[in-house]
Amino acid sequence: MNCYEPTKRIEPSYNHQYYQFYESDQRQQYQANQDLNNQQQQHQSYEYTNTYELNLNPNDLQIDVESFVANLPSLEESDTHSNNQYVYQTELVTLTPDTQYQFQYQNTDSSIPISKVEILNQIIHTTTSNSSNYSTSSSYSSFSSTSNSSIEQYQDLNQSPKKKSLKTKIKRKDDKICCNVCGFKSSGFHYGSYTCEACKLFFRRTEKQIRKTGFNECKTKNCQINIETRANCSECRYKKCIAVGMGMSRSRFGRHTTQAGSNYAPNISESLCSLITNLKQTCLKSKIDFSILNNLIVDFYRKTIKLLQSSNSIEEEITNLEFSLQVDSPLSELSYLINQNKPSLVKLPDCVLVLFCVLFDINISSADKRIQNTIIEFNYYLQMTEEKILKTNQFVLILKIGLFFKVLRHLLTQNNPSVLKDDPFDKRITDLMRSEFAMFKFESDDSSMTSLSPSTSSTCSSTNSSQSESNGQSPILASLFLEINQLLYRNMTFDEFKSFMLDFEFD
Amino acid sequence: MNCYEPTKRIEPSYNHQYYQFYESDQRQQYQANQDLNNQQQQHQSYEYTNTYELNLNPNDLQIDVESFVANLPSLEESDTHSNNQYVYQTELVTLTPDTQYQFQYQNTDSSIPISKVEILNQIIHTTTSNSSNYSTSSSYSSFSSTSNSSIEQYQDLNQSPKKKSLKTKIKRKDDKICCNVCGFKSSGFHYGSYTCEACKLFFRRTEKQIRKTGFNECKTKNCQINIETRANCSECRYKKCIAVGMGMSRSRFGRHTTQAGSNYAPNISESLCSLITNLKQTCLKSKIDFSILNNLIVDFYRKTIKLLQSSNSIEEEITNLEFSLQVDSPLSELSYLINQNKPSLVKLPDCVLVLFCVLFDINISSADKRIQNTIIEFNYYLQMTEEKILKTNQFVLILKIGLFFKVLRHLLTQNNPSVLKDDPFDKRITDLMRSEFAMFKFESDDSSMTSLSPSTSSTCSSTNSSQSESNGQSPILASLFLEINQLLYRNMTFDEFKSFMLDFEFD
DNA sequence: AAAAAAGGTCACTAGGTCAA
DNA sequence: TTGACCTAGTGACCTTTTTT
Ligand SMILES: [Zn+2]
Ligand SMILES: [Zn+2]
Ligand SMILES: [Zn+2]
Ligand SMILES: [Zn+2]
Repeated sequence: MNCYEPTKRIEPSYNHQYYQFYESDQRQQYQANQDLNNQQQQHQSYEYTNTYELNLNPNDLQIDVESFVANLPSLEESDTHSNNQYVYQTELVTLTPDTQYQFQYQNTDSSIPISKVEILNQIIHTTTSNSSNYSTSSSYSSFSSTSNSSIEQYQDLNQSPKKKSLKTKIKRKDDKICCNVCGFKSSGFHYGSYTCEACKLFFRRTEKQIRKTGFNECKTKNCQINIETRANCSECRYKKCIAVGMGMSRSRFGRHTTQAGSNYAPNISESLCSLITNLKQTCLKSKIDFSILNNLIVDFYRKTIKLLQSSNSIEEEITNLEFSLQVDSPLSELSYLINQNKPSLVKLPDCVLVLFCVLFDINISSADKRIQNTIIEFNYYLQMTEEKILKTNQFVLILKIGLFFKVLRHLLTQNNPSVLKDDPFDKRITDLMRSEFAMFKFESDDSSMTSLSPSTSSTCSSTNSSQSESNGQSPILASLFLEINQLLYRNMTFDEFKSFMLDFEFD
Repeated sequence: MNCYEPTKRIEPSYNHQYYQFYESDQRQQYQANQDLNNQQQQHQSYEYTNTYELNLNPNDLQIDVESFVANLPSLEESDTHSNNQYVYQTELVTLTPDTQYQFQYQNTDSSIPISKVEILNQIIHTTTSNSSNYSTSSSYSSFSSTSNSSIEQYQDLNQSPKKKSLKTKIKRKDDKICCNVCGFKSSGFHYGSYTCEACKLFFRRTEKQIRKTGFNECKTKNCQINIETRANCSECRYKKCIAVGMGMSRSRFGRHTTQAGSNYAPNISESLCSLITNLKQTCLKSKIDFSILNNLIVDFYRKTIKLLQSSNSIEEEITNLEFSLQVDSPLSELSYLINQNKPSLVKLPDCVLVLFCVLFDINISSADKRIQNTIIEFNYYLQMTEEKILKTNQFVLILKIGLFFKVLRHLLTQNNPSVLKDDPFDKRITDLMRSEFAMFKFESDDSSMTSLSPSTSSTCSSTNSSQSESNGQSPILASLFLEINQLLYRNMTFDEFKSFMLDFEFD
């Protein structure tokens, strides 16, 4: 029994869509839930969306989730006792680490728009395009109690990738991607995010109109945006559009049959989702409450925003933001040099933005109101600023975000390093970082990111041996990473690291 | 045709204006019927509407009703005698099994607003938009006695979906939808129901005003709301607005050319009507008077309302509301776990609400005054409450409502199980329940809902063999149902069950 | 050529206005 | 206060453009 199954808790909503003839006036249900959380509101929107699709196969999503789960490492934890299994399976949603936060949202009027559903959308999309012949899944009629066996069935079906175009059409018909803004059925990828037709057109109109008129002021600035309330407040709807990554210049054209062929940002939601899941899982294995890290992460990213908005010089920022690295460390030197020569502007990597959003949506307790404002603030800044580019100091900060994750991972697992054995988290973090900072040519793959600290433990050694492409890298960043590594990857306990992070005065 | 009321309507001779081609003393009859029931007043409103539309084809409504009736299961009852057939054509609304209760309304001063007319409005709207070329229905001038043939004709016409825009305009021209509140010509779908301009604005104003002032008290609480009296009592008018499903968040935007593309509630009135019809029909076949169940159902739902309004803890509610299940049964345990971890709010399923409404509107004898108040109370609660979300105990109750229906069905048919052969009621209830509680993965279709109690009788085994799609389901709910099943589906007679239900102290 | 997204169209409604 | 009428949005469906 895989513990990641909770992720499919989103999907209860999907199943509603197949029962259009037997469901009744769903609007009343809508109006009954004013302060619905995002998760639940997605739940509702699915009912709306799919009620008129008769030939939907409810197994589709399940299989998607199954494949998603199959990609995750299996847990040896004993959550599925024979007598506990009963409760566990019904309470998949609440008992697993990933979904327990969703319920915490429910008492808040959270306006965070990027939700688990968005990630699932990505995952569904990816999985669907990868293997599109599962829609006729009559072989799944008998649902095996153990998810492993069903995974095997699924992978068996994957072995025959023929009749792809036909099935793709079918897949398009009963598409389960929902709008990231309002939760209604998505009609495709519009202006940088999966949205419905209504939100697509709304964004286009508002983008044109906003140039001259601006918003009609919203008082609360915190409106819930779902299919029912989307027409009420245009400001909050627009801000949510921004928050989910929409932008007039973020369009994607042409056909995108494969993930590799896409000319747009790569679909990294899956890896990000499992990345976060793995982090939590590691916390569980290490007997560390993940919620302890909440304030830490939130503060970290809030300072990121302040840095993004600040107009100080590089030196000031470096002085303020180095993790107590000495000022003439390679990192500051690098930044100084880059800054002196040219502007050295770096575009904000999409995946960093997504990472940011996903983090705040999934990991942080919704009771913390700051998160909601933070993510909107962050996205909004990036969209509204004139030069939507990161300066060097900002880039350095992004760099440190990745490092932060690695350090976090390291510290969490240093008590029992065995959990890192073949753990995909480190590999994924590394790949992510490498893709983000590929413009900096590393000396070699192994010397820079992956085997960061040869002097310390060997936890990261076995992670990314599969990736073999090599891009020439400058030795300066390699030694830079080495130095940061030696500083941060030292044998700090978690409390040490925590105080190390908190004691530092960012502002 | 202008949907707006002519400004000259102010003068007292309003009705004369439309009835001038008909009996001139209809207005006196109108005034003589102060306590006219809703059905008749809607009935009249049709006459209102059509009188000043000279180019109306009277067959339009008949065809709509025909298709609606034809979708209902045929009754072997002798409601359509040959000499009655004439009346049948003109009184389609009232003579069908669904509408036979509407006559019972006529002697009461019922203020229940959700009526057949509303459902018919939906159907008319749907049918009109789906196939917009029947308005020139010269082929329907000869009204076929068998409804099936006319349906075939109707569906034949559907095969040619061209000239859509032209026909749509024509449809718009002679629009027959009337206001669900006052009965005047509707100007569109406003705030969740087809209303006229006056009632639309009244609802908006009252919704704003009610926040600070509240109602101006009505003494009788039972005012008739029609085009003449709608301005008299604001409280009763507002309550009728609520009852017909209006709400500030139930707006529908955009164009709605086809039902398939609409983002609004699908037209499921038909299936619901037939569902209820089937229930009654089963009662007839089982030689059981359906009116026996009235008090049972009413009490059951009245307790639902009380539960919705209560703010007790989960444990209290569970203790109070389990159908004498032991406290540590899987159901209560489930609820307890859900409640302990997080708020775990569950939305009220729409179909349950609508099922509730339709039940009370159609099935229950109108002589029972409680029903009218109950449905208004229910709708009103859902509109007025601050947190319009269901908690876990409420969700559990909804679950049990579905079980209640199944149990009801079971008990009704256990005397002669042959009536369940290919009966659509069980299938529909099952699908309804499955769609509602799809987040709980059942082990398989057959083990969970349909063949609930393998240990008991085999009445439900043959119901949904036609449905072959399978969704993976968790064994917990299957066994949960099994347990409830074993408790409720034991060999109880109907009287036993009745006393079992009534003896239990809900409050 | 096919697929996917941008852009256009027009039916449709919420909210405002003003006369009565 | 009521209600006919108007206008600014809104969105489902369609066409055009851009990509593979
Ligand atoms: Zn949307
Ligand atoms: Zn707002
Ligand atoms: Zn009206
Ligand atoms: Zn009154």
